[in-house]
Amino acid sequence: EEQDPACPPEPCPSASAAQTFEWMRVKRNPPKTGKTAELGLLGQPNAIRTNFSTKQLTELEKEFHFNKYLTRARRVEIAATLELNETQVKIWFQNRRMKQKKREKEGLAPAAASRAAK
Amino acid sequence: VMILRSRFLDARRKRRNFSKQATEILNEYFYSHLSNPYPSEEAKEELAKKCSITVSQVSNWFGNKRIRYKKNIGKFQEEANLYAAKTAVTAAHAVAAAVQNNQTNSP
DNA sequence: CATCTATGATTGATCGGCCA
DNA sequence: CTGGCCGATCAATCATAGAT
Repeated sequence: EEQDPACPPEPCPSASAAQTFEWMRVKRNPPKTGKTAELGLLGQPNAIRTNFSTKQLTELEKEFHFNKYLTRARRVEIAATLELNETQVKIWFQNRRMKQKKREKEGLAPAAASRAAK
Repeated sequence: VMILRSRFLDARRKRRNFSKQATEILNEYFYSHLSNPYPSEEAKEELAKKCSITVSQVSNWFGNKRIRYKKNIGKFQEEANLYAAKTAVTAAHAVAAAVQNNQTNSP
């Protein structure tokens, strides 16, 4: 029907040997941010996903409604107030913007039987 | 944990499993593109239409599928074989049809 | 009915590409 | 060359639907 322009289906009819493709080996580097709890062990690659507290999220959300984008000054201020890295605040806003964009897009065409584009 | 956090924000998680046929379509695509199961935006839109779900749901499905598949390839072996065979049959039919068509109107 | 597993959704953070 | 943003994805986790 609608095959990718340059990507034919798996040309491996013989048996079904589930090979190990590159995407299956992809590994993400552990987060550089976050707290290691300073357990004496320095340089420990803390691969822990920070859990933001309700208070932190509430503040971030409030700030987001004020400004979708942060200025360096505002970022520093918020990071200090919420005890987060500037990077974490920056990333939170980035993710928040994407989240909003996604919501807008989905909230504008749930019911669309548009058969006009064919 | 105990802090029954945001039953408000989590309320939307009243998910419903996708229909049997939707899962069928998604798995067919996944296993027929096992070397690179990353559908383009256009492909996602088409899959979404065929499955009667949103593009985001298609993205979620592939994201979960890829991670869970590579986390335990063995667990999906049976499923992989099943769909591999299915697409093989489909491909065979397509080829047969093509041959027919080619003979019918050969230049 | 309790318990274990399958699965859709959420989200902090990473990766590669783009640009001022 | 540098840093922020975008878009896509990862990876771990949440909460529920379904199987046992």
